[in-house]
Parts: sequence; C-alpha cells; structure tokens
Amino acid sequence: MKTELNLTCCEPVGAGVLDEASAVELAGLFKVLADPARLRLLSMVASVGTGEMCACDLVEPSGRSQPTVSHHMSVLVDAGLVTREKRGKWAWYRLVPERLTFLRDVLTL
Amino acid sequence: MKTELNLTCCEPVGAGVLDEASAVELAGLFKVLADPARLRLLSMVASVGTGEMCACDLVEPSGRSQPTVSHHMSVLVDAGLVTREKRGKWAWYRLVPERLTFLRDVLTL
DNA sequence: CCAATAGATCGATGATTGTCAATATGATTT
DNA sequence: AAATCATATTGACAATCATCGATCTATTGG
Repeated sequence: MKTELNLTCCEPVGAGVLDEASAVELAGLFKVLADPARLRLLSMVASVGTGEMCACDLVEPSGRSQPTVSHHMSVLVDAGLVTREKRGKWAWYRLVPERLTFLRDVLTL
Repeated sequence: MKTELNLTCCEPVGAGVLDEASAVELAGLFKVLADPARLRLLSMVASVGTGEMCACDLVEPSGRSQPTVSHHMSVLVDAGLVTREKRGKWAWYRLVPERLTFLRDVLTL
C-alpha cells in the first residue's frame, strides 16, 4: 500500500489555515501514532540503549502476534519514523529522530 | 461517548517503554489529530487573530456539513484541545495551547 | 539439499469512524 | 407565541483498520 508520505509539507498549525492537501498528509502521519501498539513499538525502538532494536525482541513484550508486529513496523517505516535494516535472518530497527522533530514543529504555535 | 481523556499521563516516547494503558490514552489523543477535517478546524481556531472563533465561520471554509463540523468540534473539545463557550445562539471556540505543548513534549526524546 | 528459523504477506473478520440527511434543542426576534 | 436562526443529536451507511491464523520467502546450519 505504501502511501508515500511527503516530508516537505506543513507549516505549524498556528501559522495559518491548513489547506486540504496538507491536512490529509499530516493526518496520515498522526494516524500512524494513533494506535497503542505502534506507540509502544516506537517507544521500544526509541528508548533502546544501543540505538537499534531487533524485531525478534519486539513481539513478546508488545503482546501482539508476529504478523501484527511486522505490519505495524512496516507502517512506522513507511511513515519515516524508523528505518529497517535486514541483516541475516533478523530485522533491525532504528529511530529517525528528525521525523519526530518534524511532528513536534507542526504542533508549534 | 466522551472518552474522558486523562491529562496526567505519559513520559516522552524516548524515556522508556510505554505501558499499555498510557499507550491507549496517548493513541486516543493522536487519533483526534489523525483526521484532515479536524486538523483544518484546529488550525483555523489556532490561527485566528482574536483568539476565538465562531462555529458559524467554520462550516463553509471546512467544506463539511454543519453536523460534521459540530461533531468534530466536540471531539476536539473532549480531547481538551479547544474550549467551547456558548454565547447566545453562537458557539465560540478557543485553543488550549497547553494541550498542544503536552503533545509536543511527548514527542521529545 | 534439508530442516529450522525469522520475518513478510495474504485473506478474513470484527470494530471503529467520518459523513450527511433529518430532526431536535435552545436562543433571539418580531 | 410563532417564526427564525445557530448548533447539537440521532440514525444509517460506507470505508478504514487492527488483528490473527495460515502461508510464503529467505537465510542459516547440518
């Protein structure tokens, strides 16, 4: 599906009225955060000491099935919030801090 | 419906793994922002010069029907992002900046 | 090669939700 | 009190999506 999220859009919400196109794009990004499972997965990747997290260590603590976790991680990757690198049998995820910063900036007045 | 959103929860996402309850609560808040119509309505209220905005001035520019706008504004009010004050026949909305700040802080590492 | 393992994809399903037309509520005006 | 106006509520429907079991793909080790 891969909705190809744009990185360039969107003034802060207090900077003027959002046009429909930007609103759709931004809403799509917030939609990614609008799920408990994804928020938990994101926080796991964000707070791991080594900077990267193996998919194998996400399934059990998340309390979701393996296919569900895989699905959510794909959504996070497509949204640009994390990167996935496959090494051997394992998939390693890293946070993309700039993407969080971008979202923070949108919520500025 | 009024999901009674809590104001007290949630460390920054990078501060540790979110527990399920906090994740549900936070996701509920992001869900409010995960809709183009609501984002536009919020940006209209956020960027009005006088600080308050009449519901009557939201319907036509939002491109949605009056019931739909009323619905979305209720969602924004319930989420604590705006306040509603009824004066006479009109409903006036004001941004709650602290609520946006709260969300910004959650996205901090 | 073969078995085992990690992860991705597919298909189905139940729940949620954005939307509007119709109607209700409540305030103002004549 | 009747008519009008702004907004809220209700009911219904289509679309989206989180979830899981089953299966597929790819990599490793024997």
